[in-house]
Amino acid sequence: MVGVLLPLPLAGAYDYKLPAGCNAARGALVAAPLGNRAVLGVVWGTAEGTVGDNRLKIAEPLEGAPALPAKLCDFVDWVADYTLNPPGAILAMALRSRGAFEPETMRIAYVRGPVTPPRMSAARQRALEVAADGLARSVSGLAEDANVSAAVVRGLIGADALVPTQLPEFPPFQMPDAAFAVPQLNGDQALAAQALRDAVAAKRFSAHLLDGVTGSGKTEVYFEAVAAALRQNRQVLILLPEIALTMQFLERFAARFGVRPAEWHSDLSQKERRRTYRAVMRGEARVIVGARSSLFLPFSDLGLVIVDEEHEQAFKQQDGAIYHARDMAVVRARIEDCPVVLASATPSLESFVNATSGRYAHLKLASRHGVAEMPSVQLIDLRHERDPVDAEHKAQWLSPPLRAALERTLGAGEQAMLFLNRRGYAPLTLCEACGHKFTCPHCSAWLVEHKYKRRLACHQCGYEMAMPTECPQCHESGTLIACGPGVERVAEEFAAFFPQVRYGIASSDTLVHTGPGEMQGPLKLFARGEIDVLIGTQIVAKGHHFPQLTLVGVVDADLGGSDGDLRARERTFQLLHQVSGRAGRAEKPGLVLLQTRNPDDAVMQALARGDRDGFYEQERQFREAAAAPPFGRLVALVISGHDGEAVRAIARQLGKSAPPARDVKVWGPTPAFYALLRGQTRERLLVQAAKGVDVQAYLKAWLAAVKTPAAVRVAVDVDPVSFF
DNA sequence: AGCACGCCGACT
DNA sequence: GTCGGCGTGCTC
Repeated sequence: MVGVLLPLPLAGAYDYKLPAGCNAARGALVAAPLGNRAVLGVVWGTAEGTVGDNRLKIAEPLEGAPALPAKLCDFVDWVADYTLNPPGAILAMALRSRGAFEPETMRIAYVRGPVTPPRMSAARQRALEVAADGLARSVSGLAEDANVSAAVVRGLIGADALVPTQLPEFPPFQMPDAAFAVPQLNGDQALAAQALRDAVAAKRFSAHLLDGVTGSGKTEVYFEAVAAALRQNRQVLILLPEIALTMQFLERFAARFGVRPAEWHSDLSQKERRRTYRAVMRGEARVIVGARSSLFLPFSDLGLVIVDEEHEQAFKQQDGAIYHARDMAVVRARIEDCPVVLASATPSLESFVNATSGRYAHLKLASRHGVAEMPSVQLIDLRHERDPVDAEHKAQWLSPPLRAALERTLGAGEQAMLFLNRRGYAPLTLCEACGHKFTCPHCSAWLVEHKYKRRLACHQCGYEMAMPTECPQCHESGTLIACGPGVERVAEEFAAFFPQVRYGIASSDTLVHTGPGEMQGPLKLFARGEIDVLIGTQIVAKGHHFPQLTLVGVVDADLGGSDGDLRARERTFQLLHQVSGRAGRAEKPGLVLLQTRNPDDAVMQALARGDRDGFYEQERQFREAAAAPPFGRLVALVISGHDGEAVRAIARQLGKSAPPARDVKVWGPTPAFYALLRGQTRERLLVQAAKGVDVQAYLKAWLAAVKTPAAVRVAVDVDPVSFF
């Protein structure tokens, strides 16, 4: 009898019998009968014994399938406990490749056999000459290589001049070469690289914050740690926040190590998934570059974990199991007993505190690589710089100083970028006559006008409608007005002021997704210098290097908002710092202009002074005083369902039944920011606890006492990063 | 996650 | 009178 964990959201492992005389250790894969079907399961431990022996079914060990690494099993348990998810739900993330455990199908291929047929022709001669190299080829492959017909090859097979052999289903992954193109590092880089090489050599857990301004060469530095792990013949996991950046990254990796690394993300086909999963399990794939989900791959000998752009919110998985991939990467490294490197120019406050308090090693790269200087950042106080309304241009979003700077930059033959983190034309449309606001029927959100598409769209759920010509409430026509700017509207105003200038709009609407991270349309044109101005959302903030770009204008620096959300200030700082970093990355100095109505705000001041560490220090003190993370703990409960009354009732009941405990406060319930999302009513509760409190135990006791109907979902978000 | 069971609307 | 909609609940 054993406990078998099934990749399903069940409370725990199920007990099964094993075939007579059979033993299976933790991690062994089995086919477990469940209801009237058989599911893949993993032997997890000893049986619980709570189900009568007569009801136990027999789980059949999978013939010839490798076991799941024990450390991966431990990791699954850890994540399940921490996030309060059923372990089977986490196991499902570790078994994301259907068929990876099925016997490998082989390909039939042919090699030169013992016989040389008596009847030779020129075609046969050519085919056998090609086959003489000993490589195994498919019929069509050999026919093509020898420029003969498939019939010739078949004839040779019939004559035993070619004999069949078996090839693995997939070609092997190529080995990255640590010595392929070793870079020249500057002083800071060399020191940091040596620290990381030492950490890899130690083969023990250690955590490092690789903290360097944009353009300081963080990637080159951690590539040296990758090289060290490769020399040890161990595996490396590199986590990236989103697949949109992987394409460029793969090229960069290939330039350093000679071949592309293996990738893992949601865009992989079933086949590629199976190939990569197996290669990771066998240790054949040495370096994996992937999104969040690659944390759960079955590494056989993981020697290094890297989290690039570790501050990115995209690392927080928000649906299904809610977890933070950066934090779980540190846990995985601890369980694997190997180093983890968190890299960022604008670290999360959590990592900053860990680094400055000495929990993590703090590796700083102070200067930009080569001759590039940090850009100069200046604030434009919109309270004083607003135009007397310019009748001709209706200037609303681009202030005179920003326009003047654009003129100078473009006049000098350089490029400029205008940044506004808002897609579409206008975030709100309302009726001038009756005040009707267009909102989404499924969400408590405004519909955003998209002028090119002539549609109103909900950015939460994807609902769209044709742009109406009259107000649906008062039926007046010509009374609808667009409120506020999106990138399309900024572009419209820009074009009115600079009719001769070539520009492009870059946002997720205008970049059609054709694969992981191809540079697309406007970005490509801008990089080639075929347009001079790029007007974009945060999509332009990351990763791209535009040497001719010397001016960045931030249209609304206040958009992040500094109210309510614990992390709003940090996020605003990170985003604006990152956007600013686009300017002046080559030999020409950059200028960044931030349009703001709060020039005295600490975020704006820190950006203008270039005082990053001062900002972090202030933010640290603020969080410490408020006992906010990382000095205290937060857990959010999100109660959701289609029946609003039922949702509110359960939320109230949860609020009332929260057990009183020392150092734990429970706030709410309150409607979530989007109280209605995709037709689901959402209520939130927030648990605030002191650092030493076992919040998981507290929540388990609390939630076990409240029965929730199936139609109401209670999602637990341990360490929430967003307060929507 | 499947798959069955179980109660209310449009059809041969 | 049935076929079938998907809401609810169970699977060692």
